[in-house]
Amino acid sequence: MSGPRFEPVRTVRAYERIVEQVEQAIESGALSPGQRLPSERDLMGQFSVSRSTVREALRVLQARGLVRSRPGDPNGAEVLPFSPDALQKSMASLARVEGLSLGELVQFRMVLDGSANLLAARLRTAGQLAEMQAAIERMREAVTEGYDAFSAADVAFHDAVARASGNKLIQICVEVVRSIVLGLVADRLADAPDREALMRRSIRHHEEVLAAVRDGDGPLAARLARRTMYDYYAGYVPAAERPALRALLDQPNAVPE
Amino acid sequence: MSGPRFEPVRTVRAYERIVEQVEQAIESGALSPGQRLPSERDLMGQFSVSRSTVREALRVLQARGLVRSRPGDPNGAEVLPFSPDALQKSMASLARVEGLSLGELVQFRMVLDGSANLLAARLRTAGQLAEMQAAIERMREAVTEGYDAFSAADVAFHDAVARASGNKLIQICVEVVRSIVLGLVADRLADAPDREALMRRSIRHHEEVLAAVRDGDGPLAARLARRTMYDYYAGYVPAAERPALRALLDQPNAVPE
DNA sequence: CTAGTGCACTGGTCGGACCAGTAGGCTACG
DNA sequence: CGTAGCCTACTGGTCCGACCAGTGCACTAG
Repeated sequence: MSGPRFEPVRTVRAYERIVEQVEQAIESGALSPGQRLPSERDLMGQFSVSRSTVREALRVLQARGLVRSRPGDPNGAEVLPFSPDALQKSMASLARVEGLSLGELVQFRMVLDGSANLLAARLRTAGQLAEMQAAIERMREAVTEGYDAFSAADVAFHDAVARASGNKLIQICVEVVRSIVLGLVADRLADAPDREALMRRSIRHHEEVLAAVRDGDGPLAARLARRTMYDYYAGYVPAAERPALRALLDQPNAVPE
Repeated sequence: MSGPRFEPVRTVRAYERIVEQVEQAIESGALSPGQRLPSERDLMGQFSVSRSTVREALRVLQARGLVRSRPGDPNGAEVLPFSPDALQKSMASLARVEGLSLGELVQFRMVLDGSANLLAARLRTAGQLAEMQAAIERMREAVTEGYDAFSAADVAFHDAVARASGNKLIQICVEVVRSIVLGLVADRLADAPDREALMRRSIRHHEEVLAAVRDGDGPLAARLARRTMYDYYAGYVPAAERPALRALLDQPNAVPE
């Protein structure tokens, strides 16, 4: 005989309930970025828990990048606008724990950047095109200024493309993965002896990409973007991993070592 | 005159220092998954802080998915193997906060799945090919069993492809984004009146993709994979967003509404 | 009217206490 | 002698009360 079927109850920690409530309030828009939560001492009243519990909940919310709290603030914790920081932290930690190789990261960038260019070629606005042009201009100026300025302009170009793709997810992932890759190779790029030649070649490549985006030739833009990325980073990727990168290029046999 | 230049000191919370230390121990491999941290009462001794501070640090580590703690455990918190849970939480939260549309998510899946197939076509092993074949087999059987079984088999196929791509990052992102998409449309897919026809068509499409992967034709596999994804989800994406999805297909004009 | 000083907040940290679980040793019973 | 059961020594979860170091604002003294 089967009476009422009982299900195992899952004990839910008090601080988790608080996290849920606040999280939901933020996601539903009841709390919008810039607004402030009540102070911890107020919250302990509202939730009927101790301050320790409130604080543990706030720590979790803070770790997820949803709020920020500073001592001395006249109000409680501030609700933050979304930032990919938390995402980036998880992914950077993943990269270290899982031992993500530079090759995999670059490959992923090739995928994302290629697709972003494909979409940008078809969906870009005139203003976005101008931003890309301006970024290349800055890259040109920065050749003599040093690696940091060049890199910043380069980043601006790829960001403009990502925005033009019209897909926020692509935009965010581009940003996250790029920052990880740059963190891994920045010093090596900055110290490269043939730095200036590298920069000039990179600028030429970017111009080709831009031309394809301007002409609306998505597949070409994607192909060139992947090629640009490959040329720029392949030297830093262990030779054993390069074939996997070349698999994303369209004439893998035509690519010299 | 310029004496020694002083830099503003950034006050670092005690619990953050603890998080850093433990995080670094895990990432460096000094603590490996399955091992256990000392108990909270031990840690407060080792770090010379109060238990509250230790606990806040542990909450952060737990929120990042690095450790788990259960009451009654004879030892301290358990170090977890990496899981994309934290990543998924950040991204799911992002999807809600930023108002990521279903269109963007599906578009992202088209990008990832397409690239995964492109790579898989060139890098797959025979065993991975067999896994994909088996997954399609299960999809076929599941047509009569119901949506859940079918969906599970479908997921298995895409996972096999992602694994065959050889890129862990692609693998993880595929998993994360898919779970979000399925969460958004699962009920609608399950309740579709023409469900069985949808399933059969989907199987046919998967077979075509598999054939291309088997033959090593990466670009074809990628194109078919994107098309398969589009056909499966386009009906649930607002009409206004569909053109952006079709921009990823190769003959956008040939795609009927 | 302004410059300066407090005061009334904020979060960060501490220490101690109690509860509710669990695991494993110990005891008492068969 | 073996085992079923209890009991203790842990664990984390929660609460309380306290103190400190910042911050912002109102109020006061010049």
